[in-house]
Amino acid sequence: MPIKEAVRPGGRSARVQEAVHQAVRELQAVTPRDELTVPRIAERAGVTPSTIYRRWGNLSELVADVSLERMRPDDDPVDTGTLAGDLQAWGEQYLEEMTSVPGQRALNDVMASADGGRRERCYRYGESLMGTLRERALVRGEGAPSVARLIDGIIAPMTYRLLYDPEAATTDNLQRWIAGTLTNEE
Amino acid sequence: MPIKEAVRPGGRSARVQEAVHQAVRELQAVTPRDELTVPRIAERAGVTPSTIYRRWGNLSELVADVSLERMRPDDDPVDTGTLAGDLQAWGEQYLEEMTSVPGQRALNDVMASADGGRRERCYRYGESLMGTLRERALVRGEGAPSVARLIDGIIAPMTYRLLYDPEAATTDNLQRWIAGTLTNEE
DNA sequence: GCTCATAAAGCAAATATTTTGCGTTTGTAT
DNA sequence: ATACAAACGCAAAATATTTGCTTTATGAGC
Repeated sequence: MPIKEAVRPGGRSARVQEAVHQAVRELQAVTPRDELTVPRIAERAGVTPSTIYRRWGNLSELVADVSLERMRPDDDPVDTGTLAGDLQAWGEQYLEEMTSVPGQRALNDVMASADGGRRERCYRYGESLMGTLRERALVRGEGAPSVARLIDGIIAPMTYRLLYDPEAATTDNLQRWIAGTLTNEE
Repeated sequence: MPIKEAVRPGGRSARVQEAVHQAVRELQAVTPRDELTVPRIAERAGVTPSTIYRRWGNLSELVADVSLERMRPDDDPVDTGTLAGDLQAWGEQYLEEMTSVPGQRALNDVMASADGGRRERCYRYGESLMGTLRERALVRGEGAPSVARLIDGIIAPMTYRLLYDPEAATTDNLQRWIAGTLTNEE
């Protein structure tokens, strides 16, 4: 039971993976959720179902895999000149992406997967992003809270609202979270 | 397609629901996750599989249903005399429960369910709890942040860590979250 | 209390899915 | 070049899910 990633990159494996991912994306775009099934994906990808089962285990893991890619930050965060600005700029685009219908679905797909490694990777994205922005601030001579504080003060409420109360995942609130986190001593 | 709850309480429906829930709990305790299947649950509950499918739709929804019950706060929060104390006391027991193996599983089961209503209910639990503790504090003459601030400052990081970085879901951190939230101006 | 209407459950046949064993292809390393 | 192992394809077997129809239990109105 493999369920791993990017084995033998460049070869047939990679081609199959791409074809399958592609098929999932295409089907997601045009079919209601409960018609997204492994056999259908396999057919569209020109692959046999057993390949998918052996490689991903089940539908949840597969769509989680696809959705995780969608969530990977592609370009690095803009530099606005201040830490508060950088956080706001990044946060706004992230919120926009994640409150959209496909964004919410991606979030849910990842949460639905059994493999905890996927969530840990989301965590690492956020952690390293906060690290980057913090470094920038320090270089500029600004003070900056620890990465842990940034995560707890900004990423956590953002994520929490996205998952449990999307109505409140707004840029206004983002501003409050940032302000509250940065004005706190140390 | 019903998938609703507590129809005709007290009747046969209720008995079946209880039998099925019970069967899920029992099987969860003794079988690896991938052997928890609808037909097996049905057999144990003395019910036919189609009943489960018609009522819950699929396995995920059923186990989410069972897990949500497990997460319902049963007794109301102890009164320690201060808001900080109340928050710490409640938080500690909640963290303990949710970092346990069955607690983590319950959390994941709920996150895995498609029905958003379930998550909203979790949110409401937290919201009403914070409301209660805040009222208490105000009655005592203590100042207290708004419910939204309490949620963003305490519940959000707690939940975020439980989901994404359980190592950091500790009582030490809880204390920091509480302190940070309460010392912040208004 | 009795009857009726209805919602939910049982049953079993029809479908759909997932799993598995085995042979073949394909990429990698020697 | 050849050998090796990982991944895939195929098809049969095993499971799980859906569906149409029947039966049973419950609550409402009489």
